[in-house]
Amino acid sequence: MPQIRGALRDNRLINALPETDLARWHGLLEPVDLPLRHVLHEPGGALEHAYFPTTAIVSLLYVMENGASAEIAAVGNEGLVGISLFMGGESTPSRAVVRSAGAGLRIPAHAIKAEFERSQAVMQLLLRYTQALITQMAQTAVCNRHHSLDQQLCRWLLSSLDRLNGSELVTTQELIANMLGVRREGVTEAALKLRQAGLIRYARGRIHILNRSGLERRTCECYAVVRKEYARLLASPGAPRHPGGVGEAPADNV
Amino acid sequence: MPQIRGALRDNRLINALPETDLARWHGLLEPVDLPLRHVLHEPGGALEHAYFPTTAIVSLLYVMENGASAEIAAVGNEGLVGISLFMGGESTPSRAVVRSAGAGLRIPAHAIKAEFERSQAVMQLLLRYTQALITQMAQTAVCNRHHSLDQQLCRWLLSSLDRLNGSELVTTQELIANMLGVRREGVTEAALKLRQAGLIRYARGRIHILNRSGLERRTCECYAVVRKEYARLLASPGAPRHPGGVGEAPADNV
DNA sequence: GCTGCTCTGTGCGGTATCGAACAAACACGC
DNA sequence: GCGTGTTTGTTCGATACCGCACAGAGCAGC
Repeated sequence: MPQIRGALRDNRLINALPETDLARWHGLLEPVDLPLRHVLHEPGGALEHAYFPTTAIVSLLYVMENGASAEIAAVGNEGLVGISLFMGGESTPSRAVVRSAGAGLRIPAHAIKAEFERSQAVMQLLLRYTQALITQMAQTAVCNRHHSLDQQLCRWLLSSLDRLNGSELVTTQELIANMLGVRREGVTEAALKLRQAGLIRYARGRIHILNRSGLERRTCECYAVVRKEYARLLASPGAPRHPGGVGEAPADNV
Repeated sequence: MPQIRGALRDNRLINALPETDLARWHGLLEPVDLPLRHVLHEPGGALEHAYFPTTAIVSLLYVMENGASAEIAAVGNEGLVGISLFMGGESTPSRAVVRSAGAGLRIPAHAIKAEFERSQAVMQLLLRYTQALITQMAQTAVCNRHHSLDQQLCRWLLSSLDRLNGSELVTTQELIANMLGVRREGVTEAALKLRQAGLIRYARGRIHILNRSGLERRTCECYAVVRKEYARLLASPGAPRHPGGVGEAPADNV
């Protein structure tokens, strides 16, 4: 299965596995399509698989009793969805939704648990990733408290861009508003400012980033803090099998 | 050392250890005094110990470039400070400060790492606790986004009360404001409302909770969600050595 | 080419929180 | 008993975001 072989390398966590473990995972992983808005798990629901996005981006979000919601972290090809499987809780109060359509790989719940217990390398890798995820969540919490919607939109766009190949995002302002936990109109206003500044252009569910460093200048420190911590925690020891470190900044797309 | 023996049981995580592990930990743990405002670790700083609060409460908070701060989670006798030691990152971007004076136990960084790797039971316990902590952080993030200062103050008071013996908190409104990430004046106004409603009384750094269930009625859902998840994840399997489950609600203090 | 739907833009009053300045009450040391 | 610093209370204008209502613009199907 050469196409799965290729896909395996497209998730950086899997790509960072030692060859011996990787060989075993071959038989366990299964490619999956992850269409926009697809729900991987509901709050409290038992997970049947852990998901490793390759080209998709998944949003971990909390939905409140009154329907209000907020994204607490995003997972792209640098991570996995389903840490509660090896952390021991089996479920979490969060919801996992695909926020950018694409592909991924999945592994049965029992398999990832077994692999976690079996291999020190797997365990260390997954725990380090979990710590990176924790940083992301914590930074989101302070960002929600202290930074403006304008800054947060920039952060959100950048965090998407980092996990994608091109410079086009396929999402509506409505969905972005759900994830930032604000009104749709607020996102419209913030997006207008960015368009006027020549940093992005967009229409009906398609956003093109025109000037990445312009966004970086406008966003809050949160973006850089999380990025740096991901780079620190997930830097591959030894030569990377795939070009490009985990925390490396893509080139500007002007 | 009978007094340490007693103190060991006062941290519920340690209390939940199997006897065989507990026996080994005896020689590793050392009692420490944790005065108000004492800093256990700074952002990015390497930890030399992990701390298990017994009567103290520790706040994990993020401080931003401009000095603004926000608590992302609290740790009392149900947990430990220093998860990055066994998660593999060695440090975190957060700061740990004592928010309620008291005592605790500490164990050298290398020792907790060794114990984590040596005993399955220790590992599972610590990972489950980490997942509970993750829930707390995520809930804080959404709470920061969606709920009023009034509600958040109630949540903060309740989360303190759960980790204390009596019904008195020793903290200033200024410190509470730092942790909630709001202005001190905002805390004053919210506290006045609670006092007028007869739920608390206070003066110069001492707050007495008079009506616990009144606070529970005023706070947001976040408090209950976190509490429930702690109970679910940290429920001791088998009979508890110490009376009182981890997630159990203390009686009302009216 | 019309209809219907989705997505984006705009206007308006309401409100929670901010930032700053200042006053009052209390605790402590001398 | 007197100053000094800490803690809490009050006021006021500014502002970021909310909730709601509605208008226009693009796309899809028939």
